[in-house]
Amino acid sequence: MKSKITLKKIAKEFDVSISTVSKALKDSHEISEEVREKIKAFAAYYHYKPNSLALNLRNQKTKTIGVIIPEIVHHFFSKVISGIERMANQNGYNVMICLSNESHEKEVLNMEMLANGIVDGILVSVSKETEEKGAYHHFKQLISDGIPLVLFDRVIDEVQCNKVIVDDLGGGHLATNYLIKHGCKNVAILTTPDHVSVGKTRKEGYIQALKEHQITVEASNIIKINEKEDIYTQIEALFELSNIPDGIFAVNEIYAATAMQIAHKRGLNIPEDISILGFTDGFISAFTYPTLTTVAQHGNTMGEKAMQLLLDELNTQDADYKHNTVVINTDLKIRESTKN
Amino acid sequence: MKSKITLKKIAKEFDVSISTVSKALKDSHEISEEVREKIKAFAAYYHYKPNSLALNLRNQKTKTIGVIIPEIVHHFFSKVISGIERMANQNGYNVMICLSNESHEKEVLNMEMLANGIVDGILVSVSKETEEKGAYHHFKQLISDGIPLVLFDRVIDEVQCNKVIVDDLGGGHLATNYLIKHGCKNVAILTTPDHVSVGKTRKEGYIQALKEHQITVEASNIIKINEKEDIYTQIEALFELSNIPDGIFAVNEIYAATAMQIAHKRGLNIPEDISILGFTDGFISAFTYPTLTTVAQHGNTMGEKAMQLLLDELNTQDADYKHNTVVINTDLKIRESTKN
DNA sequence: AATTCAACCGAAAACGTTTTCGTGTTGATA
DNA sequence: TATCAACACGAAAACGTTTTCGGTTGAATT
Repeated sequence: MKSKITLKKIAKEFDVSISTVSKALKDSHEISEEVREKIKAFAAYYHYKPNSLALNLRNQKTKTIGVIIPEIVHHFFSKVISGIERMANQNGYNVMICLSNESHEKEVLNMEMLANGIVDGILVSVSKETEEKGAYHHFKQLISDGIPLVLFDRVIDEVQCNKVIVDDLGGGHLATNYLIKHGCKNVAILTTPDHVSVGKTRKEGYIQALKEHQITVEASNIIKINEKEDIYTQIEALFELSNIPDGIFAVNEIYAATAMQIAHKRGLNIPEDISILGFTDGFISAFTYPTLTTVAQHGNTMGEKAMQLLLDELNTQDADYKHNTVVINTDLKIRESTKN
Repeated sequence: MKSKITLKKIAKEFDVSISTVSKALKDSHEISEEVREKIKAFAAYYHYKPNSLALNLRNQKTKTIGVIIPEIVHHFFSKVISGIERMANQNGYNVMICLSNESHEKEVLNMEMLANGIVDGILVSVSKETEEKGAYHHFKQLISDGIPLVLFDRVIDEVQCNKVIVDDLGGGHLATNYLIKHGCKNVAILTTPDHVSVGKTRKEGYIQALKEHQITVEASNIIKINEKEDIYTQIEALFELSNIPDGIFAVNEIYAATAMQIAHKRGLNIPEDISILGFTDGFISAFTYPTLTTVAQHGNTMGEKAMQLLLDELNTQDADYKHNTVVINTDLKIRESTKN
């Protein structure tokens, strides 16, 4: 373990000052050609690379951005990360990823850690626990410390910063409308509890579409899944109603795929007896039987847009920079699980 | 953007030295109770947190480890990351994730970036291009710089370091053996080109199992998928053989699920006419129809083990520390796509 | 009254880099 | 021979922290 080569060591080698070495490596005209060349040769031989920590400390910036997401074993978030990464790299930034595991405490801890000089800006998708508790103090603290923040996917109205969201309302509307237009008379929804913002908004799109068609909203057709308990049995309830739905809109892929399995078990044909439509950028949809019609979310685009907003804020000189909220469009990926 | 509070600013506030402030905040007995308390109160009020960069520079370590993976939109890698992250956090380390996107150049770039002081150690799963080219110089460079390296999943024999692999040989054997034992007379394999080490090894397990049962290995039953071209048609070739297989072992989930779709299209019943078995830690398997029997890979365990090895190496005082290769066991997750 | 000793605090080095400013030497010019 | 510019390099500050080693008080002990 020969420790890394530094300016100081090179300086000692040639019996010159550290400044001379630094300048020589930067091809400064202040240094004679002779000295310059021999220093450069020596440095190259030992693979000299300036220590990033020292540079960061001096420049007061790290060219690194931090990302906090609730979980990584999740296709949508993976896609977002992928988009963030690409855009960041294109602009000379590196990405540091932290997981909150849906825990408020870990979200706060990660943020404090990132905020202490390690990153120039932070991208966050809010954990469920934070949404539930309504505890936003750490975000406001971050902003008042002058560190640019962008929220994506799961955002918070009360926090003033750049945001990127998918058009959950439009997506919910789009999905429900499609089911109705293609013959479903009794459309149910599988959604999350209301404290999960995206689920809530998609449900509102669902309700909006029903109302537009003068269909009354049945409370029994709205199932809010509690993920702490068994998903399968909660969804099964839908199939035990006196009036079994002929269309199901699920706010994510898992709920949709599970509903499919239940339909299979009960001998229902998809889409003849029941149409199923999911919401996701997912992976499963293309491989279910039949393949699943979904609302596509474009996670990559979201990641790119979020990073773009962060870059804008990092690069602005403008004293009264105005924050934006970008809405990513959704569209329908029509497959086989719905009638046409 | 009021800039962050530092020791220097606190020192100026109370007209004491920086050392005094530093000591006071660490509750040193060298500082009088009076001074100590007022400094601590002031610091707390302004949310003072020591600057990580400065600490890292001084301590010559960052308590951060770097991870380079080929892609993140991939369930197995997500799981590995998740395991790495958990183990790292438990031990006070943070994780920095970089993507090589299967490109050799990006892998090298990422490594050089991480190696310049940002991280204390690095975990890598080798990109396909690096495997293909056989260009390992960057790994050897890293090791000779004294930065601990652990390779996982896709590893390289020529590089001397800690490694974690799944038991691909055993897994391939296990899968093939299971198919044969349960009545398959004609087992085919969907695998990768040989330069992808995991695919090659799984194929060797397949061949081993066939030989143990005195079954001759048919070249036409071995399909090496070229991912640059259409997967579907390449797999379809299997169904156009004069002697269509009654068992398929696919080295990943996608190939298996695609084979299933083709079987459906051609009116074959699964598993009655043809058994299909995948290899993965995946996500799709539980939602295909029928659900897919797979060799489970335990990505989480791999991540934890890899991080554990890195920690061992970071913490050892031992001058002649010995490197290890840990093999993660696979086991069969039996679902519905195979006869029993 | 001289000595010792604790209590309290500051100076400075160290981590590795960049950059501004200063300084000494050389050779040419007035 | 004094002056001056050009050339080649070094000193030092700055980024923010920790820690070692002194140094100054005042009180207690001899």
